[in-house]
Amino acid sequence: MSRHRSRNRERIAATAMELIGEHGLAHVTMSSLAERAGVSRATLYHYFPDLDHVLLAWVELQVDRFVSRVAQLAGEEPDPRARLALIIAQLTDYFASRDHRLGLEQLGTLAVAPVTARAVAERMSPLMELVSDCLRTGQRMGQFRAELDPEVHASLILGLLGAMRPHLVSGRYAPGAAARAVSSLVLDGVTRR
Amino acid sequence: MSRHRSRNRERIAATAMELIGEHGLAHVTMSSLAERAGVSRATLYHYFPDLDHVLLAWVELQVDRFVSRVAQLAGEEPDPRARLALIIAQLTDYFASRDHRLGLEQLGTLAVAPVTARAVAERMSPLMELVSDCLRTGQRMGQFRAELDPEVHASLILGLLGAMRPHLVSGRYAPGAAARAVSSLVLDGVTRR
DNA sequence: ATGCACTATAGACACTCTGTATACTTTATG
DNA sequence: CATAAAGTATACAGAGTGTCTATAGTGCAT
Repeated sequence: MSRHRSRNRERIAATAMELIGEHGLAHVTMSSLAERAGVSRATLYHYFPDLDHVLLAWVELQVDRFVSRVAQLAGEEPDPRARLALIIAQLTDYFASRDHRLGLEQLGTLAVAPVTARAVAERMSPLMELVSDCLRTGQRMGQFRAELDPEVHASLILGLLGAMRPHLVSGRYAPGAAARAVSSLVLDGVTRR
Repeated sequence: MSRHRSRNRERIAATAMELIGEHGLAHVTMSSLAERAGVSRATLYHYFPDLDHVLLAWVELQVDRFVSRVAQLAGEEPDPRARLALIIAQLTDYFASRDHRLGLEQLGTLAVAPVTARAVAERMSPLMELVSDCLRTGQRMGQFRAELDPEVHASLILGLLGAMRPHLVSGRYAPGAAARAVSSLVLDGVTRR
């Protein structure tokens, strides 16, 4: 895919989010989007087959950016305990960020359309891997309880963070405090007695 | 609202779910719904202003039913620890049930439209109350850690259960095992040291 | 039973959006 | 500069929306 093309896709997707912010999802159409993006409707259809895929492109971009940043940071932390805490802190920070509030939050609970929801879940899977890796390493090193299923526990941890999200988005809970609360709950839960 | 009317609303909402099951959300329209429900389009518009509200009605019905059953059961269990475990078990059972798989699951992550998502969250709030009541009572009785925020922890617990949902729906995890895993994590987390 | 209020219905209306196709123009680049 | 690729204007048929009007059925109290 040419640089020009992918740049245009980004710009169009961003414009779609602007429109959603202004008029709500229901009132955003391929037609209004084409007009706002300063592009003909025909051109827009060259870029995306329908509105779902526009939103999808936007979400994928955001998620990928976030996930790769976290993956890089996590790669620099060898201790599984600390790595887990770091990932948790990154997520709470992100949920409290302006980026998130204006973005993913806009799309309801990340699940505009089933397509989008599935895509987000897939894109998030490296994060899931990161967490379950922590758990596996911790188990191998004897720090964590051996009877845990790392896969299931990884999704529990991410679920816990997802549950914290509304509290962070609303600003009722500071990201640091949230990170501490979740970390302590999780680390207590996985640590070997 | 007359009995006749609310009965019809239920029937129409159920028909909408059938259609979604057969053709997917995107292909269900007010027109196709009217036809399938054996009612004129004009009549349908007398019952619901748009498709979102049809789905909304269905979801509200399901959630209300479930929540009131759990509330009743929980009311009969005085000990906060056991009550918490009971609520957790009810939810894991429900997520593994055929009802759930065919219903809420159908609508993506419960969040078809932002309207619906918000409504579900509101309808779920009695459940949230139930859980935070457990926590408060447990704190008063000295069983649970005093420094927890019952509101926040309640949503963490429900978030945890939400994270367990995909594992239950897919059948990869048995409801009993899930309930035990979540219960132990939660009870360990809240119990006073 | 007659009349009244309520509910349902058929059909038509103007409107918006979709997805696709055609033919024309601009722009990049080998 | 030739030519392929990318963009544009415009038109089209089709589907769905939301509203309205006129008509028909249904239940119920007087």
